[in-house]
Amino acid sequence: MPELAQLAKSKKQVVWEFRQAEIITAARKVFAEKGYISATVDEIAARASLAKGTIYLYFESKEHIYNAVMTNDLETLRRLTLEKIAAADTALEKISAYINARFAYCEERRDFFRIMYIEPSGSPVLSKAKAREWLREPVRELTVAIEDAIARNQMRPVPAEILAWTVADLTTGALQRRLATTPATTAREDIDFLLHFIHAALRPPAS
Amino acid sequence: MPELAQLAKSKKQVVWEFRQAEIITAARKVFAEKGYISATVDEIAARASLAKGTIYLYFESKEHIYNAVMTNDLETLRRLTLEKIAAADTALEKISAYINARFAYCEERRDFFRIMYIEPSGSPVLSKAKAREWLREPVRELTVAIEDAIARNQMRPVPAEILAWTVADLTTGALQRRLATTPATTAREDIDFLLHFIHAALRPPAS
DNA sequence: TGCGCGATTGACCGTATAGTCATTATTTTG
DNA sequence: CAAAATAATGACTATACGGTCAATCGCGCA
Repeated sequence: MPELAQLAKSKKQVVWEFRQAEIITAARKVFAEKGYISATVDEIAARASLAKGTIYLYFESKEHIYNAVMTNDLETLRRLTLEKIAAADTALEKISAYINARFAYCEERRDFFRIMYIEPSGSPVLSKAKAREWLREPVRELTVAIEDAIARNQMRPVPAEILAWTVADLTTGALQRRLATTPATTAREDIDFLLHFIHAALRPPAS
Repeated sequence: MPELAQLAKSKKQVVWEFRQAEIITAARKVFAEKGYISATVDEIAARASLAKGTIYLYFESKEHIYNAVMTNDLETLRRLTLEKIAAADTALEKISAYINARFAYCEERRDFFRIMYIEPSGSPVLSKAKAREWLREPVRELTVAIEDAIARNQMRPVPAEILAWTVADLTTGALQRRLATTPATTAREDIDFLLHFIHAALRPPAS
């Protein structure tokens, strides 16, 4: 009965992936609180209500756990950002889409953003560099849209790539501030301020 | 002979402070490369061409060394920034002063900026939070200047404090990018872009 | 119920590193 | 120049943590 064998195997697979997800969820919290190096596998195990040995049945090493956590969220964030950018029409709308996508995912995944913004880039795990890598594609999309808008005279001429990175900086800065302190403003207010600021900077000169 | 005693004592003091400075310089490099936790006292000692035991004659603990390194540079950076801001007249000039001061000190103290932008904020040392603390005063100065400019109708009305923090974010973002990658642009170009961008965003509407 | 086997456990090992201190080197002093 | 005082050293200790594995558990099945 290949079907049954298949079924049995897939059930086992499901259980296995569920355990992995449990561990990833626990690890994300611990990494967010302590950073990669200070986080201990013992604490991750305790959070997941498992013995340390069990952790090593599902992941080869602490570094593999960390990579699983980060890859998971970085990929989702990248995908969501690109989707929202693609769905927008004009360059300004794409910029808005970028900012909104990042704020939305930050709201949903506070722990992940804590790791991104707080984690040392020193050995053995290069999180800052990795995060920048995953930013490249969305920023590239913004750059292209900006170049296009300038070519069509819809925006005053600016260095497109620097502007795109600047949009990313503004977003990162606002989110970091919201994570590091108790924000005095709502996310909506922060987003609106950024968008007004960017719009004002890019509107054609009074001439 | 109290003078001679005084002199002798002060000479000893000088030697002592010189040793401390040597250790701080070595430690800054190691912390910048490895981050607080991965940096070892042995490596700091080796860089300073001292035995580990000697380090502990001048500092109580690894954390005390770290605090000395950070306090040193954070205070200098704060002072330089405040001086340049105070020397400028208008709000826009003060913003320019802020950005130029940060870029200049980053140029001069690459290692320190590496620590600031790369260090985990996790226990036991809260560098991100501490760095934000030292930013508060310069940002406060910018906020006041901006509020003033708005009151005098020299600038279109914007939320002053958010704008001030945004200027800080733009600066931090640009510097982080310069530290993390091999910059394709000169510091001058980056500064000019930021200033043009900010000026454009703040000029009165075409109306 | 009792058996077999995979899943789980946590005591244990090796290693790395912050911090100590008896010993050694250097400088000061009489 | 010798003795005393001071500075520097690095082997050593205690501890913490990543990773292992023999012992144990408990689920599914007959």
